[in-house]
Amino acid sequence: MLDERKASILRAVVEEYIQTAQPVGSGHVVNAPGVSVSSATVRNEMAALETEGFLAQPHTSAGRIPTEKGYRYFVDALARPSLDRSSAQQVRAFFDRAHGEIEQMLADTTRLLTGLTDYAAVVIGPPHEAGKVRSIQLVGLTSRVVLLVAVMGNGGVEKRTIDLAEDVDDALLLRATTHLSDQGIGHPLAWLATVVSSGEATVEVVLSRVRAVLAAADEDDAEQVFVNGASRMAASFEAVETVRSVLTILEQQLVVVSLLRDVVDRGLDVAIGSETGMQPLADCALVVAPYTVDGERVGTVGVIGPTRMNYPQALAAVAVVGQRLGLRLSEG
Amino acid sequence: MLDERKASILRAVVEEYIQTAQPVGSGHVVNAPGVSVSSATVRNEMAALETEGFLAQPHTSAGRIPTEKGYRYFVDALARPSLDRSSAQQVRAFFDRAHGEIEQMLADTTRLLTGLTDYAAVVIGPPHEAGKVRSIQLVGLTSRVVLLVAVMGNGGVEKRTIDLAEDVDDALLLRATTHLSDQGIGHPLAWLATVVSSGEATVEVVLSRVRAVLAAADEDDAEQVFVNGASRMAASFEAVETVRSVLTILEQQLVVVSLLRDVVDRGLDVAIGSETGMQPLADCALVVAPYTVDGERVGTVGVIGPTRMNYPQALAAVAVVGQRLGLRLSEG
DNA sequence: GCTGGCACTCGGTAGGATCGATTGCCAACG
DNA sequence: CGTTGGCAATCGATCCTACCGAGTGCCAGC
Repeated sequence: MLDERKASILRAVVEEYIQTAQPVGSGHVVNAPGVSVSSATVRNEMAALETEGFLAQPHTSAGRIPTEKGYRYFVDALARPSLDRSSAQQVRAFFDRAHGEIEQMLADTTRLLTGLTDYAAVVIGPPHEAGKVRSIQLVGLTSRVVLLVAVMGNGGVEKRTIDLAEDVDDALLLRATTHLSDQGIGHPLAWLATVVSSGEATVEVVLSRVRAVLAAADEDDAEQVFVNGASRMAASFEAVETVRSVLTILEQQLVVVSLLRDVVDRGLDVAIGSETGMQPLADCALVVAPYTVDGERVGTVGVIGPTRMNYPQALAAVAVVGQRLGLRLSEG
Repeated sequence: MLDERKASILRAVVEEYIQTAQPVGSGHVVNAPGVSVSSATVRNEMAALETEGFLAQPHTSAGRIPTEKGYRYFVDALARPSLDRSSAQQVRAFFDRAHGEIEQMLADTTRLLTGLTDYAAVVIGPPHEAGKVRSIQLVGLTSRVVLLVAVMGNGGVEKRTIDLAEDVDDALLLRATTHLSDQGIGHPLAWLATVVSSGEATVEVVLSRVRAVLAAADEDDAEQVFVNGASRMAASFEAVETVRSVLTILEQQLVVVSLLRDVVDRGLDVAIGSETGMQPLADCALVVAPYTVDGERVGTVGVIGPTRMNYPQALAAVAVVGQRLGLRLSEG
């Protein structure tokens, strides 16, 4: 698509702009590797790159900055690099001593990513529903209100408060629990919504409420979302308005989930500016990687930063963390 | 402390500055209620208020802005107002249809507060430990790893992953669970760490690990913190640097918890600027209210905004929401 | 096709004038 | 003696102008 020299010039411009946030002039490019021509020639090439849409000029007498298309070419041409030694070590150490609740670990993973990249990090946890029920139980809270507690295979706990319209005693709850356990263990939670039942009329009253609650909850099959490093994000932009609009996105967990899912579904590992599909993220780039447990994609990790982000570092960090996280979760 | 007229002038300055964010000149104060003197007299009084430390001048030929001391006087002199009708209605409606998991409700409460005040909102949930264990159970995840699941009286669920160094079978877990239930139900979780035991050697192996994990977890008796509305907060400031440093605070849950606790412990419902004790919050004010369940203070709600926040509205909203939340949690 | 040279463009900075909001002070008034 | 109107002084904000310099586009020559 671009000849060797143009590609080198584009790369030089992108790299310098990422570092300095200043428009890059032809004079700064002449010393870049792969560019052994005069600044006049560079100027000609840069003008060509501009008409082709890879570069833009803030104003006539300024240097060039990359367009989204320019970043895109840069990222596509980028050999997916591996993480530098010390960061790789940091990731390994993190997952070696990672322990405890899965939620805690996922939250800590966002902190790891923020630390590695200096951008806001997002981790989407595996949906609990995906796992098989390992244990299920009804616990009375008051005489009328019970809590359905289900432990899933991956260590996640699902719970639902259920307001039975009438008083129930512990013996009844115990019988209902037995039915739930007998018919539910080993199956996904959603499965129970349609299946579980009992011959006993009194128990059936309880179970019908359970089915209703499970069916309702299934609609908003809540993934767990963990976001961190919003303050780093704020440091990347100079306009408060930009910070505010990005924060608004980050605060809406459902939006974040669909955003990342969308990018992954398109087979991308980077989404730049308008490629995110969200107008408030016009100045942002996403770097994402799905992670797999037992060969199945169950979640996503990613970072959100400015379009002029350090793509090599971010790509490497996200890839490695995603991979390691998958491994860690696979081993239970 | 201040005579009637000075107080009126101070109040007028604070109120106008809160609205406009512009230094307030003597000319703007003359029409305020309680001030029926000429601007010259107001100038004299304002000069006095400045030497007394209630007002400050950004520069010689500008109007006055309130100092922290000025805000403090304003807040102390403020009759604690009640919430306007439509907001009160909104709060009532929210808690009437609030249902489901306690975490979800607390998270939604932050959204309610953000909506009412347009500032960032914080809700600190009741510590699970405080409740009595309603149900406790060990669930095997792998042959060696088990999950301790405890349902507390308030509907909260505590869980701990426990890596037993050796394989255990379900029968053993069941026996251990029976011991835990028999000795633990009705007591706080921490109580179990010291007490629970068994005559059987094999069961004791499991229980000793349980005790260890419970004791360790007790150290960081994790309150649940819910934060929302960071984007509103960002809209309140014009310097990115300020936004960034406030975000940094909001991201550290432990800091937020101790911050609010500290303010409540000092018996305050408002902390202004340096009163927060955190340098990055120099331009912020906190409005907090503890809430009680069964007469006991178990948590706190609050908002974080700029020092020039709408104190009457924020105080009213936080007070009402705190009170209603307490009631709602009391009824289980 | 590449290069050095050159006129040109235009944002950014600095200096200077002006404007307007606001002050402090003072003399006068009730 | 507190209050008031008047008034000169202050100083940030705004606007204008000049100027500088980084950078460009173009062209003639190699």
